[in-house]
Amino acid sequence: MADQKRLFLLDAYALIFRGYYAFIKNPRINSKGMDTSAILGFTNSLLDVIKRERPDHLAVCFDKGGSVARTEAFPEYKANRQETPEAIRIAVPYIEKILQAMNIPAVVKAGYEADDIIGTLAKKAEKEGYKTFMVTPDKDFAQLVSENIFMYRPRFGGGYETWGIPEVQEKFGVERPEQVIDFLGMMGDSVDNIPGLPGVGEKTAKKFLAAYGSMENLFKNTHELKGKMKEKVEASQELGLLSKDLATIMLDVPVEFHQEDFEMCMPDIHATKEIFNELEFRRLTDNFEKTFAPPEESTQKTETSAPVVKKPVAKSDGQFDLFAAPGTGNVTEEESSSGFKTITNTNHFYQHVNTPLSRALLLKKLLQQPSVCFDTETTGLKALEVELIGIAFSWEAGKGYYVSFPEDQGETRTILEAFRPFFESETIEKIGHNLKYDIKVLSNYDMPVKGKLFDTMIAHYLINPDMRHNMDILSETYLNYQPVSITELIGKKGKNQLSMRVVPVKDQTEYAVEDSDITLQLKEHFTKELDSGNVTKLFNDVELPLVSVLTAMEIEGINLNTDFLKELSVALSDDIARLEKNIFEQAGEEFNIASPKQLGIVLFENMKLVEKPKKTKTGQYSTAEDVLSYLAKDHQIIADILEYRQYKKLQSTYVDALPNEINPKTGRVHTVYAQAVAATGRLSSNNPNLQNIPIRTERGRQVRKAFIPRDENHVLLAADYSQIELRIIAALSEEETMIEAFKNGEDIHASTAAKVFNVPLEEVTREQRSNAKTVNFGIIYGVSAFGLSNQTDLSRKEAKALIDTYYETYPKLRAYMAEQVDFARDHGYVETVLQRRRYLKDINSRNAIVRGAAERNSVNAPIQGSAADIIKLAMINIHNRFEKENFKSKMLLQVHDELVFDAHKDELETIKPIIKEEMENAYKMAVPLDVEMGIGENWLEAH
DNA sequence: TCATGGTGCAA
DNA sequence: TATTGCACCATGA
Repeated sequence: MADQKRLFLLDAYALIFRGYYAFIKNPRINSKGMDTSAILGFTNSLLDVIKRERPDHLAVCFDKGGSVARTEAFPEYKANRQETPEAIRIAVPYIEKILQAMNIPAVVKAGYEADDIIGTLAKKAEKEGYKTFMVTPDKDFAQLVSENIFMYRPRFGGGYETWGIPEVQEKFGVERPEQVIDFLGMMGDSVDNIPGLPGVGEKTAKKFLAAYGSMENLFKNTHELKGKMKEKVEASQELGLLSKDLATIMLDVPVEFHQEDFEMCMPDIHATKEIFNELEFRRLTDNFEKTFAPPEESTQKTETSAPVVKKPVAKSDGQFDLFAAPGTGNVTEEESSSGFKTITNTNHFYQHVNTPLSRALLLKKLLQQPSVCFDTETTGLKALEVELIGIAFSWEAGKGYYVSFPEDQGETRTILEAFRPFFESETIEKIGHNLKYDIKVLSNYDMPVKGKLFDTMIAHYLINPDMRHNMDILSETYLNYQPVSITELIGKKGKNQLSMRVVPVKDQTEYAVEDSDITLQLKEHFTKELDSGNVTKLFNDVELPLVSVLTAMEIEGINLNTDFLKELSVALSDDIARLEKNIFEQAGEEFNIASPKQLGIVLFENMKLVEKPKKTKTGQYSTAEDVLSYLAKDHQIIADILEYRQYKKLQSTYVDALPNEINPKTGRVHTVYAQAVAATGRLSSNNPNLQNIPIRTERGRQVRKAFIPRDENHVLLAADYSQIELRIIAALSEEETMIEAFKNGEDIHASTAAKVFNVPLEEVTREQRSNAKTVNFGIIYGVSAFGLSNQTDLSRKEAKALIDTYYETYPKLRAYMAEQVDFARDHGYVETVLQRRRYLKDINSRNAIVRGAAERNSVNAPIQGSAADIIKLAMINIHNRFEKENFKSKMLLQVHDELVFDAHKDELETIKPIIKEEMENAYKMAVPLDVEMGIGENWLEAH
């Protein structure tokens, strides 16, 4: 069994306490007067375990907020535990930091004790064929010991002892480890304030167990006892059983054992040592290095002798050495003897460039490259408002240059101008991370970026859309290298945040070129991964061309009628004030209506409007719209609150907020599209979000009147796909009935209603159509009977019947959905019409809730994602045609199935057919796509 | 100051 | 116990 995988689970608090008390006679105090005993004690144990055992899987488990279940059962549980010593309280955050730096997972679950977490994980790991070692001094864990679960118990005076079944049998005098629970229940535990049986200590408990085997059996046979003991035991049966319950480690904590999460990996040596340094742990640091540093590193004695080395910039101010870079500068990937993959950045060469001569030399080199990575440094985050501070360039791993710019914007333009041949080169590929940002910054200086692009953020988004795509994280994942964080340079955001301008140019160089260098190296990884994910074509033909389209749309912005919004705001304020007065009168008190907490108390405690109010997951009263709207017809105050809320929402989120988003330079609103956020392939919009402007209510819809054409020569044109998602599901499922309905141009919801309610099309009632519409949408999302009945007036039973009839009407649709789920199970992912993938790691989860969500995703993602694919294709084609024809009209917004244009009046009749044609023919399917267009003096009219 | 929960807007 | 998002407000560490 030598190759059986081993999991080590550390009981954090138990080890921390133990460490602390080990030093109690001469506590460790560092030069700042801080008691570091607990931290040192714990960290020693941790390193010890790693060094001795070299576990392949390891985690540290913490308590959080005590055990809800036990405290509920017995309020006195752990009540007489003395207050946590100061040294231990301050230790925990440090220990968390250390674990983070060492890449060791910390497991916590509010309301559960570490015992329960460890127990649950150990049992789960056992099922996966692991041997688990519970690292803890706490003997209570003995109850969990089995053939594959052991206690790994630190011995006083050093060393460890492993408790398996024989050891437990011997120590507790039991046959089976589970009997340890009876043992503990009988003798109690003063530390945890578990009462136990009065008068029963270790000896008696052992005796009882030997004789009766369990507490229950003891109680059945009390007639065999005698004297005082008989009386006592008989009188305290309830107490005994409660004690047994308290001593039982729970095995149903909602934690998952995903092997990969618990895998030991290389610590961030640099970060770990920094923390140890701060705490002044010298011996520990040595110990740590011996444990982790690969042998060749520890003998080489570089500056920090760690696998991740950050050296100062080589010759960053000697601009005349520009191309005399030492040939040693390189980044190598190697398998160290410890088996950890590390990147050793031995001697990178990053150079600052700030003279005309060096810039000329750099440009000459740039123009010789087939492909170059660049990254801009700026004064802020809003690409269209910031100034350029520097640009880093790199084309060879471990090497790069940083061109800095002065504050004078005229000079900046002049310097930048020299690089025009590079940026405008059609043949040099431009690599970057979130290139849209850099291209927008350069556009502030009228510097276009041409040629093929390679965006590592988008590449990774296609490789795995569910993950995060920060460069820092990607670097750590793919290069095992932790880059200098921007926070290290300029601090956390807030009023104390520095501008990049005041960072020494040497540090700017280091930071900026490193980012560019990393991005360049990521490209190599991603080129391969795009291929293995079969998304290279999607990347090259859709996502990368889209970067330029979105850039243009964002730069364009949209015009806003602020005067109109001001009036709207005043009108809303009036109504809000009136409603607020009414609400306070009806409630008989004043309170903050916007506070769900206060509102809940007023409605459900003070006014007692409902018998059993619905609660949220945190135990507050729910005051959500779908809850309150049931009550609105019986209680005027509820109706008023809902109206109040609606107006407040409109005012704060739209009417008052939008004018603040106007760019002072252009006078227009420039949203930012996120191309790598939505897991399905959709875009998202922010700062401001222009994809959720109200339309459903009359009052909300008014906000759309504020979006107006550029000037009197333009109108707004809105073009939207009609029912694109239903058309896609019809086409993909090859459901003839539905396809025919679309081909015949029928109203799909009415058509569905006619079929499921079995009435002629012309006799479909409003209600029937509405219910059919809800089901049509629900199908796309994977609705349940419960969900449908919540959304409609139908009962659960009626909802179920409706869904059943729906599937009978469209049998192939149901088959298609099942196919998607099967595909996901087999392949671990689903894909869209353009082979965009979404991985569904939970599709085979044992947890039915988690699995259900993954199953719904396997149906929904291809539909939502295919719709996203199609409109992206249309956008690219429209943009290209507009460019080619040099139209004054511009595409401004995308709202998932809708495109909005500033249409020049003279071009209107030319562009209308172009837009319609490109949208409807973007992707051919068995179902025709239909686009509706409208024109108006504002966005509302354009619909 | 920041993270989180509750709420609500869109497709 | 319906998919994907973003933003506002209140709240408490």
